[in-house]
Amino acid sequence: MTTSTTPARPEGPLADIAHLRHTAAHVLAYAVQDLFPDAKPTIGPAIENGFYYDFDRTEPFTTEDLETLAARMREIVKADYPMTGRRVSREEAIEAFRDNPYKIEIAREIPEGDPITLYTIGGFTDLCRGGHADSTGAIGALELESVAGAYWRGKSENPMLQRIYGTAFVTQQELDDYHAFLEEAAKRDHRKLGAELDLYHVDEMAGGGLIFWHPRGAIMRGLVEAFIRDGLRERGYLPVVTPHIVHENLYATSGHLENFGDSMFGPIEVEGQRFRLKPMNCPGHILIYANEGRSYRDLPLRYSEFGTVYRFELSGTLHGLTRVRGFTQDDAHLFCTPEQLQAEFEQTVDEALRLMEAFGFSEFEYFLSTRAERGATDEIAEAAIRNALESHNLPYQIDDGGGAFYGPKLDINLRDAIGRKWQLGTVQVDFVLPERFELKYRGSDGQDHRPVMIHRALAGSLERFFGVLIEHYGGNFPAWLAPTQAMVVPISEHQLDYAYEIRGRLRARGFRIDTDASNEKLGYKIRHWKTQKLPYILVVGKSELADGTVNVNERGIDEKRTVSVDAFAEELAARIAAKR
RNA sequence: GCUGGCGUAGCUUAGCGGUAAAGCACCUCGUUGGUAACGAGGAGACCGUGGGUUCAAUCCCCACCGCCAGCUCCA
Repeated sequence: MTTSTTPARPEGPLADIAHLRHTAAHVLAYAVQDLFPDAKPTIGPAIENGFYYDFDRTEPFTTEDLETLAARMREIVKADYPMTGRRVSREEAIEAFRDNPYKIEIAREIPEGDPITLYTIGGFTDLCRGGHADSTGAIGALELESVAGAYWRGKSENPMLQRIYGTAFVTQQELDDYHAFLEEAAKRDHRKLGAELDLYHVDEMAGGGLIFWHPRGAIMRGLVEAFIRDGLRERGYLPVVTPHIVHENLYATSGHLENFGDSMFGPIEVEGQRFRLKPMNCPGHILIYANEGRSYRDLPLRYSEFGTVYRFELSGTLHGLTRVRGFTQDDAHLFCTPEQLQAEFEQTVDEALRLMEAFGFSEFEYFLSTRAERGATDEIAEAAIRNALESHNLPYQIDDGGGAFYGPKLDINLRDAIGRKWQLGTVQVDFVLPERFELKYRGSDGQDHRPVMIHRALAGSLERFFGVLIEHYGGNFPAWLAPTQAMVVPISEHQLDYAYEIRGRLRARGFRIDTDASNEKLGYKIRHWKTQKLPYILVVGKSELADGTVNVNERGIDEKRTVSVDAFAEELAARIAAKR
């Protein structure tokens, strides 16, 4: 269950499957040319799980159109047209596509000296740099998936094109596997499980992107918070709590208004003063730092807060728990001397790994995002990040210009149980905000110095992290996280008092236990609690009552065991301690 | 925000120009059952909201709201 195949990451050479899918995109464009001659093809690349092709056409493509197109595509595949390329001059290319401004634009922009090539299958020729299968017959299985709007070149001021998504594989078996993967992903969808397991909801009356945590979800969130808090305490972080709404001035000083005003909720005016919902916790933590004089002897100073922030996200982008308008970060800001920067940064990376491993994640990717306009301090900050990664032997990729407005950052991505990537934690080095707020500390030399800040959120947003956990575990939460760890189920009402007694004994030991007092047959109750994915169901009938035992029905295990209540308590305690 | 699709009971869905049907969940009664659905009965829907067309709208048209898939954005 937790180790299904991941067609998203084929074992074979990635380039081959990309070539195949790119060829499939040509086949799609060929079919569109035949069936919808008014549509102008633009671009059609291979993507992670398939391909797409963007067309300019007034009439939208319908679901029926997709079926017709797919049928035509299969004919083209069957005909096994060879893919032939030829190099042409820029003028020839422009002439060949004189009715297609998009292709002309591409042809014009190809750098001088680079080859300009046309590729042909059967009766369809496309301007394309190449990278194809030898012939259309190489496509063993294909299908069209959906239509969506997409801006030409991804710019919202450009005309909107119609993008047709599809996928293609060498064999039908691979396509079947891909479907199985999608089905598995759908089963794990946190929006579906969130409702089924009664964890949270989003309410139309309250607005999109705002999460209502139900008791079961809130219990889990509390456990996650407690785990994180324990780690922070051990590492010398100090808790702080800051307001959700403050004078706009604070964000003017920090630069957030100027840099991210579009993503902030608008001002709230009272008594002629403008307030803003907080979009980030850092300015608040800075005020605490700046509230008194600091000495180098105080540093590093590490302030942590489960800080709830509000950011305006476009309605169309909201998505369950993973893309919201109000969320709580496991945030912390470290104020340190430049000499301490390296060690502090490394320490946050250690903590990130401890966190992710506790939740059963084992595959990580690291992205170093640099700042577009780099100054001398950015060099120092980048070096600190690189050194931290290299000293931990962590390979990383570089995202040029993807950094925060105040400095470069390290993003930690992970893969879940079925191989999907998620972006969670981030650690950022900041020389800018200390400058803007004129932060200082008295050095051993008696002079004032500027501290460096590290911003870090390891789970990121608790909402998002919770969404990822739901999908990662598929709702089968380990006992230490499960909102209800065991349900005591009497076979008949003659054992109900005994069931309550067991519940009381286990609750007294701190476990999260309930009793099913419903008037249903055993099979019904078992089924019900299985679908609720409880780690343990404790069945008690005549013989258990007589012996003072419980019959343990453990999630994922067919064999049942009859053990004493104390033995079960020991087992559960051990499992919780091991975070299983 | 943009493109397309979709909004019927708590959930999943059927239906259709004449104010609605089923399964699950829920409640009641019977039943006291040994590991993934016991039986019977009951209650539950202004068919997303507002306009329009029509003798008549859940159904057709328009707008808005929400959801879904993308795009864009993502400190």
